[in-house]
Amino acid sequence: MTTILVVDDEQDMRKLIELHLQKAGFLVLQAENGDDAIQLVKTSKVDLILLDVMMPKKDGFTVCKELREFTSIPIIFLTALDAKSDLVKGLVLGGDDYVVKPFTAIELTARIDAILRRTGIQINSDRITKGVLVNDIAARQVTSDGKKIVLTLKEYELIHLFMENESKVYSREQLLEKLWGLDYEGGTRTVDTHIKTLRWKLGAMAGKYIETVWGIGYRFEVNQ
Amino acid sequence: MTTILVVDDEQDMRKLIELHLQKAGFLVLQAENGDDAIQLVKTSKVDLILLDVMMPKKDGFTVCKELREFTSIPIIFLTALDAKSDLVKGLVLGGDDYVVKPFTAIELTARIDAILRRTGIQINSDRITKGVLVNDIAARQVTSDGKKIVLTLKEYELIHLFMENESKVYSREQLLEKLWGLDYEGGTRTVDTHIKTLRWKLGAMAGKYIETVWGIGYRFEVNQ
DNA sequence: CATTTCTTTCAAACTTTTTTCACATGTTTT
DNA sequence: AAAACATGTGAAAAAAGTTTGAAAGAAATG
Repeated sequence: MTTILVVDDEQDMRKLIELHLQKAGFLVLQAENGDDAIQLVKTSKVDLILLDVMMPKKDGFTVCKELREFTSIPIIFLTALDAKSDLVKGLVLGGDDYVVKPFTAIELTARIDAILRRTGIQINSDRITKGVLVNDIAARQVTSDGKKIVLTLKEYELIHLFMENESKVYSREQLLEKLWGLDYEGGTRTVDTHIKTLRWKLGAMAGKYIETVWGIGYRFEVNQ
Repeated sequence: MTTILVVDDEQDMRKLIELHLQKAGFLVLQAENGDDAIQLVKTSKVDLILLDVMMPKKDGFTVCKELREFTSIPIIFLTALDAKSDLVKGLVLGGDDYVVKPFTAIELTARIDAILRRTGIQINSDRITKGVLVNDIAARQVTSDGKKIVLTLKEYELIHLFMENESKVYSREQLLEKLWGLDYEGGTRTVDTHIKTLRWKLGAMAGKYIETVWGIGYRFEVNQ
């Protein structure tokens, strides 16, 4: 299901858009300011963002800039400014677009459909979220607190198994059997080395999610 | 670990349910109204929802309807209405269930277990519950009164054996043979030291479950 | 086929757990 | 009540398991 995040300081506007989008079959999340929006994008599955330009605390363009530091989710600006304004033109880059207020429901969904078609691929991917970690399964891409983590094959398979089976303890032998296959001949210390690298790559926070179970193996758990 | 979201406008009721569920080994999230609940479900891992029907802002049925637009997480309604009421009957659909207030802790956990079994997911990793102690076997994790107890290998194996065999008396020699193996060479007083640490870690209440049987060995028993 | 990236091995440093031991405390027997 | 025996406890030694950095070996890439 496609998730759209609506960012606008006016509740009525958010509610109105939500109504339209839900009728059009989208899942809708809301945020009333830029910071909440950024937090939501980091912790939830969001496929597209509708971003109001004129907001009191932080304007839409600034929010966009901050979002672009860690994600390439398509953004559609909602603006009362003239569509031909240089300001809008200048800032609407990449796969993004804009809609001028007031707009009709048809106009809005048309833009959304266009942009989703254009960006096409990665939209309908399932995700597993555990704490600050998000695992985009189709993309085989993990982010920690919004930051992309570049993982090798074995590292990804490890974190994926862990995220699918939170709390469960795996011995080194079990991990080797599950991820390397029954015919693996090497030593069990290989697992340790991958765990080491994984913890380092996941960063100070998420690295701690991988716990050592002394004398047994490892367990993935988000501290509650 | 299985996460249950409790949605109720009364804090006391939420607290009470939380207490019971933690004792039963669940992880508990709370929301005091429907919108917060929906937000939580969207952003956190929730395996089951306990949803109060009578709430001031938005009643439970409406919340359920909204939840059902994007998730199929099982819902158990908490209601003061008569179980035979058409309203309840009509609205409790699919895999859902209801519990009539006031309800006992046993009634509640029975419904939860039933629904988790019914929906079948691997949520229910096996557990042994004895008094305030819950042993999550797959996670090799014991909680005492809802609090995590960090145990070493031998300590866990000891408490696990005891919880699987309540009331049975084990001599030090038997424990050494079962947990250390037939080839163990050391002295039997090692067991005493582990029992000491275990009692201490389990806390004032659960520590007393491990009884000394004079001249014989030890026994695990919840009674008294 | 040279280069880069990923995986595995290894051993020393380090951390945690397990065991031992000596004495304190408690229970039973004489 | 004293002696004999069994368990409780804290500290320290011994053992076991883990982390880590470096480097060799494999595999993928262009």
